[in-house]
Amino acid sequence: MSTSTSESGYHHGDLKRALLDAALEMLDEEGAEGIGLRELARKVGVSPAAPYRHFRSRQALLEAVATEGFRRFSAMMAAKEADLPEDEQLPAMAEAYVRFALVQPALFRLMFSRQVDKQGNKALHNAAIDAYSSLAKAAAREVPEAPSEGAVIAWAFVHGLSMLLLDEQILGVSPQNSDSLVRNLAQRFVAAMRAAVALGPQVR
Amino acid sequence: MSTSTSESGYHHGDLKRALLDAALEMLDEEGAEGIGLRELARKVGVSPAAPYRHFRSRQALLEAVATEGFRRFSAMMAAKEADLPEDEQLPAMAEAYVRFALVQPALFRLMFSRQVDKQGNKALHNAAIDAYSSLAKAAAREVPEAPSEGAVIAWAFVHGLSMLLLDEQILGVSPQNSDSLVRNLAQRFVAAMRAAVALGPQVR
DNA sequence: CCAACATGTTAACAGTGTTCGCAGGTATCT
DNA sequence: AGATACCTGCGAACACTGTTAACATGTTGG
Repeated sequence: MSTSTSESGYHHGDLKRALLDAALEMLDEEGAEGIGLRELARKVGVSPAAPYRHFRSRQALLEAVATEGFRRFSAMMAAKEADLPEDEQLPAMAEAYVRFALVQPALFRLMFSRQVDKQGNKALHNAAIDAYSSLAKAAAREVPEAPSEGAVIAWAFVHGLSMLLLDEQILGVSPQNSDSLVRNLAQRFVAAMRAAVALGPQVR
Repeated sequence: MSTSTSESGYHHGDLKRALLDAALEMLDEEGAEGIGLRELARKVGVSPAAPYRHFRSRQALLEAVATEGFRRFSAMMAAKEADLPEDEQLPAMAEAYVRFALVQPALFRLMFSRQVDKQGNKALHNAAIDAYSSLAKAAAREVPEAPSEGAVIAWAFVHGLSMLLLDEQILGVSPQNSDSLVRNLAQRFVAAMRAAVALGPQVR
């Protein structure tokens, strides 16, 4: 009764897990492009061909890493959903979204890079959708007249802000001193969404 | 009087230009990762070492491509700025931003990827800032009370929307049928910003 | 015309992802 | 327990990549 995850002590113990851990560790040191199967195998103390018993290719390994990234990500978002009253969820999630990107930049980039194929990998695809759902629910609630549009707008904002901060594209703002800016922008953004709802169809 | 750009007919004619063109052509076929100096050299009909006379490394080549991408990008944005009245600029620029990303997905991704280093490449850095300025100006104008925050929020929104559409992350929306969605969202977003200004400090 | 220089070539090195055939440990069935 | 099948690792090899060095050629200016 064993399909994928190995449990007992084989030659190595649990190579699959060890490879994933090594990859996650190497990620934020060298970036995603720097992860090589050979180097990974070396780090774990195993031959260059060994990883292929657990991952069909380098891309498959990266997709597994990204999947785990999405799981952690959605766990964090779900926590906000569970712990906060409804009207505080959206700003808190927006902050959490950006913070995740800033704390694990390479992982975040990998999750949304073209190196992983969400269409072709069902586990990855589902994990990504899960991550979306908490934020989408909170945002949709704020815009009852057009919930799905509200969800997409909020998602686009937090995602774009994360990306721009990662690139250090915003002048004078580095991942270190970005905390207050993020809080400020998140509040302003939510205020704008609520203002649009309050004014209703008058604008436009 | 020749520093970088070659003009007259040497061995090849104008290899630098030819390499950049081949790279730009190959970009949207195979993606940015698929671009190799050797393959590029092959495509242009030249030896594997020849490109090194014009680019110090593969990364330098990619940065040159990205720089050209930013130039085209800011030319497009500047056109909107020149052709439209002030109150139509922001929505038009938002649409144009997203459209650029959808028409040249790989180029857009490269421009904001970690494969290019905007801090270490001055030409690239300046081109990126130029591209930002038109949009920032239009957005800042809409939020007189906090112009720089308004600019960043608008930029984050359009950038995030572009990225999510590229990933086909938004359910049921493909780059083909995204036109009306983009227009809809852009208008809603601008309306929200204006609503926030209209309501002033009441909200929050 | 000739020296200096820009541009291209060939050959090589180190490194990569990936596959193949083989060997040893582990689990299963009688 | 013993034989059998399987899971997991190893070593060697292939085709590829970026990059460098030494050399050849065309182009240009004095």
